[in-house]
Amino acid sequence: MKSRKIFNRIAVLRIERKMSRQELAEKIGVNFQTIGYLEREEYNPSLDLAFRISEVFKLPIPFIFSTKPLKALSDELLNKKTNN
Amino acid sequence: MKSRKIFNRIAVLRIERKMSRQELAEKIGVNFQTIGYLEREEYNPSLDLAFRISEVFKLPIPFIFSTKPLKALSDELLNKKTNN
DNA sequence: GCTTATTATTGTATATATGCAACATTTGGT
DNA sequence: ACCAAATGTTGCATATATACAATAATAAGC
Repeated sequence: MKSRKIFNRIAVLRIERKMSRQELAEKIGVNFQTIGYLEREEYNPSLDLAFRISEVFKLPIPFIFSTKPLKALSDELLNKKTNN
Repeated sequence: MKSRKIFNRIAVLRIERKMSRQELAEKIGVNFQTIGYLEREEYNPSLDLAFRISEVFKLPIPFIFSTKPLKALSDELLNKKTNN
């Protein structure tokens, strides 16, 4: 099926929460190198893994993952509220 | 990582929209037998495939897929609005 | 009941995600 | 500049998703 590349915000979210890949990996139950692959978008997570990440961050899947490149959170925020 | 089983509403949604597996498969770009495997929950879709299904049905991923068994749509509906 | 479309089953092949180890590179703190 | 922690890279092994074909079983229309 030639799978499309899926973009994600894992790195930003992890850093915002001050976690190392090691820690995140433990919470999720994968090898810490797997987090690396995901953050670099070298491959897509399985749906189950996506759900686990969504659970750890307590954020919906479509907020973390997207088929189109994700805008920086900082930008999104400032564009949403015109009152800056 | 011993992947958890993911439940889904593909069959119901497909039938509501009066599509055969063949048709759905074409819209999504997979083999029609793959739809069968997914509906029977014999394996989980990739994240990309989940996104495609979400796009075809125009419904968010968490509505279609869940780590916990999904209640029947009919039940959900009637429980939500106590005014029946 | 017959015919046809739809779905299930079995088996095999390929692509991709994940694990794991060993070493290189980068980054942060002092 | 040094040391330690974090991340990147390469390579190989395994599990799982997807494709495809051929046949069986089931359902739907007439």
